[in-house]
Amino acid sequence: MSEMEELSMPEGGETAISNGMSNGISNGTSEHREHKEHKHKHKDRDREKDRHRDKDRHKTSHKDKDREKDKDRHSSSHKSSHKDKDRDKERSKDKDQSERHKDKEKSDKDRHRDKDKERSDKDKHRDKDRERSDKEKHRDKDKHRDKDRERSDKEKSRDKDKERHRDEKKHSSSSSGEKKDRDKDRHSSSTHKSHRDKDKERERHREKEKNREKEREREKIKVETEETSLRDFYEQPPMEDVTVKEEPVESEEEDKLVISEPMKDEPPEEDEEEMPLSHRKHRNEENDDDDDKPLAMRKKIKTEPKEKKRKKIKEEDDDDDFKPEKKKIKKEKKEKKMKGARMTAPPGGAPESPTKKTKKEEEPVWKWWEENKRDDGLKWTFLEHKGPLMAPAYVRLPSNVRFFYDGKHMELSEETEEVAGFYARMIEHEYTTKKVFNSNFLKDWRRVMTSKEREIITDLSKCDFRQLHAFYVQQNEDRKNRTKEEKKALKEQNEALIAEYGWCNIDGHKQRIGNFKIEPPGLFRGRGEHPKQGMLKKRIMPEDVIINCSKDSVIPKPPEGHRWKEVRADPTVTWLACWVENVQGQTKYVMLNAASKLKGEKDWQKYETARKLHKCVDSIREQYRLDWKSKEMRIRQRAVALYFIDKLALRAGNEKDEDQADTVGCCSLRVEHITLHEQKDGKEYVVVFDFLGKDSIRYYNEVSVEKKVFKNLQLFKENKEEGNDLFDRLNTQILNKHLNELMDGLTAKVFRTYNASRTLQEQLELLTDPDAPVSAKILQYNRANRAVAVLCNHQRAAPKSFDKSMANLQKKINDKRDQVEETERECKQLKKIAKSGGSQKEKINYEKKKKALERLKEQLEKLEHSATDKEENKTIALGTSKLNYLDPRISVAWCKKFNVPIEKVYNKTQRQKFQWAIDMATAEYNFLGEPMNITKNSSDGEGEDEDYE
DNA sequence: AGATCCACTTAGCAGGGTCATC
DNA sequence: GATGACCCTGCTAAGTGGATCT
Repeated sequence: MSEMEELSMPEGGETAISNGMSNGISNGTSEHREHKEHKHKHKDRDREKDRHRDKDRHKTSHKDKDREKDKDRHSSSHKSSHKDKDRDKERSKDKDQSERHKDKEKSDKDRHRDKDKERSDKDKHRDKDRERSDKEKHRDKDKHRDKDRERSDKEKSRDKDKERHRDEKKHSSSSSGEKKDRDKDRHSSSTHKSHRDKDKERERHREKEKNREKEREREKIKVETEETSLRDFYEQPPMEDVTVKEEPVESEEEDKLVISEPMKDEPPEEDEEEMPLSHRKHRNEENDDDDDKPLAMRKKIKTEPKEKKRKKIKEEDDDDDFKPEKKKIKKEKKEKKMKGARMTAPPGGAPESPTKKTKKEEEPVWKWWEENKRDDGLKWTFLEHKGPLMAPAYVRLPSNVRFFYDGKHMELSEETEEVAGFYARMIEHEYTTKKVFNSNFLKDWRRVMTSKEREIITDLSKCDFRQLHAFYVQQNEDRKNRTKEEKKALKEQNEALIAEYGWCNIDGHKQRIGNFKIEPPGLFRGRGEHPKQGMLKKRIMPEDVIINCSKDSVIPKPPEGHRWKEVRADPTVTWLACWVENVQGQTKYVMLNAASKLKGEKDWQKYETARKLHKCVDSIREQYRLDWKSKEMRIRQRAVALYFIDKLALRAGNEKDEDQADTVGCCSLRVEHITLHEQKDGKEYVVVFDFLGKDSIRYYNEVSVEKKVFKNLQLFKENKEEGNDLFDRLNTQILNKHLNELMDGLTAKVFRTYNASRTLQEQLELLTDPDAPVSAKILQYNRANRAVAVLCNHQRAAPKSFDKSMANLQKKINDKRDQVEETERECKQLKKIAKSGGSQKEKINYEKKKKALERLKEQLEKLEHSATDKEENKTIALGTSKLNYLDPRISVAWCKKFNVPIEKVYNKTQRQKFQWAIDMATAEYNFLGEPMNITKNSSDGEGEDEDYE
């Protein structure tokens, strides 16, 4: 058997997981030769990032406790999933409900989204620090350790400063205490970053602003139409200017560190690699020169932070509607042959505009999956739509709704009032109590004010938004209380809008657009401790919007008196319109919805790629295991990271800019995100992961790993301190490049898809009882789904009314139990009577009671089940995996095989999205079977089957 | 080669709609 | 029919990863 097989043994000795991977791999055999000695490696890429980060991180703390709790939270579930077993098991076991609740709360906070960060804009840096005081505590130990390590003077001092700042911060912020603030704290410390950093940030910021300004100028010239003032708020110079200091240049000279730590226990097996540099002679090979040195220690300066800001889309002018696509529009073959369209399609000729057709009238299903996929890289030949629907214009408040400043009524100009309204609506949210949120808001709000207003309004705490708030609350109430007729009218209006703007004609087929509405203005609310929370998202005008459609289509008309920023015909992309959002400078797109061919085909392709991975996953695993022993640090880092991605389904972990929340993925893990325990809770070589991932969702997991991995991790952490990258010689480009060499089309995220789908299939095989009733099968399905959600760490906040509804359910259970007991007693008595020569009638009574008792018991069982299910699902979100990671053909096949109606598994929207799978998968479909080549013919080999819909 | 841009996928949440229960 | 729990959908933020620029 291959090593892999051994691999698949769950850590901790639990039963093997079927998929050999997922979570628990344990020791492997091969570990023997580990590299024993280590030494320090100080290399590091010095990313500025680190620097920033360092600052923030912090402190020590009670992490453990938190973790424990979190653990619980994570775990909850899964009894069923064997895969995740380790993880799950541990978790689930402990948790008693109350624990869970606690955790939950905590975690909720942790996740937090609420976080306001308390730092000024400028400090975009990651707030990392802030964080969870609890955790940090634990970390102290590590920290100290790290600190002790030697580093170059410079670095040291720099770091120290940071630390100091951090600590200060922490103290200050933590004092406030509340758990809730935990997150905040985390982030908040950034304020204390070193001046240097701040300066840099400022500088950067300033430049960005400048660039933006320029662009805006340019744009302005182009666009003549008048815009609302909101629109130009951006053009105004920032009110509060930040002074910018010169950025000190750090020296790059090598800080050489001579580290001579004692070698670690294990006898050197692999040569010098692990030997302290100072002991080594020298090597010439590639990385060798300080292969083991954290890169950060080698160079330390990274170029100035990138001025990321995306420059806006090319500017040009244009007046004519179409601009030449910059991208090579490869042959725009206009063969608008309304191809394929087996069923639908407007009959030949020029496609008609979507609006002409009415909404949902039974569109025949376009079975695009039965057609050949085009391979020219173009996404369409003909594309026609009505353009996006702009946000409704602002309507002024009635005169009796007044704003007060410092106790005095103040008339606000339209724009000022509008923005005040954004804030007023949120006034009850916790985040309006956050410093960062408020300061960002005030700054942006002042930018839209008239100079007079700006003179007066300088302090948010003197602003009284209560009347505005009450007005919006009332408006909501009114909306809820609308009569049936009003509701109906509104619904119709809405449908009319969808009919007009919600569809497009693509190559002769009418397809739904996913998001045809332009995002309305409002206050930006990032997730986690986002440095930009509270900033004003400006109103998007037609002059900001680029339209993409075919030249020969009916070009969408901009609203009266306006014009589009540009109209282009780029068939290499799928978007119909786009604009650049002002807060983060990102491009937003209008695209087709999930049930469209364009999205569906891509989705299908994604699963085929994952299936292709199955064919070579064993050899890839074998390879990365060998690579754990490589002489080159970069190879070992790559191998360990890949192992995590494979085993734990971690995300790739691209680098992030400083002005985003501080979250990480695999490649961007930092030393403080993992702690190593040779022994923990009876398990060996335990790695504890604790970090904020996408959307600032906490990832906490204790995993027993193979010894070689463990030893490698010790080396990777050596001579680094908080803030340094764990994998300092790795990033997602390097990793993906490597993966692509192993298999065409392979990237880090394919592993997530692969392991998720495989887990589902295996869990279904394991959990499905063919003889159980449909309701029980659904539960089994949900459990399999849940195993995946746990694997992927898909969490959600507990429903607001969770406790209440749980309590209700519990009461029902108790009542039922009482009933059962009561009935049992009665039953016993009747039995006695019946047995001791009771009459016929008494015998019948007994039989009846007996039946009633059985029924009650069943009901009780069902209730208990649903309570369990509910509890397990408290903080687990099943939808994300179902929609994005699970090959729908697995579910479809399962439904077909066990006669479960597909509606029980997929709701209407989901059925539309997965129509291709529902149509093509048979009961025999096997995710781990032979992948299909979808550019050829879709249903090759998979056979068809009864249709569900 | 690294930075940045660009397109597109993945993500959780809010709030309204719908369904179940009384 | 009222009420409340839950589901669904829309919204939009936040990831990934290839392409392009410098």
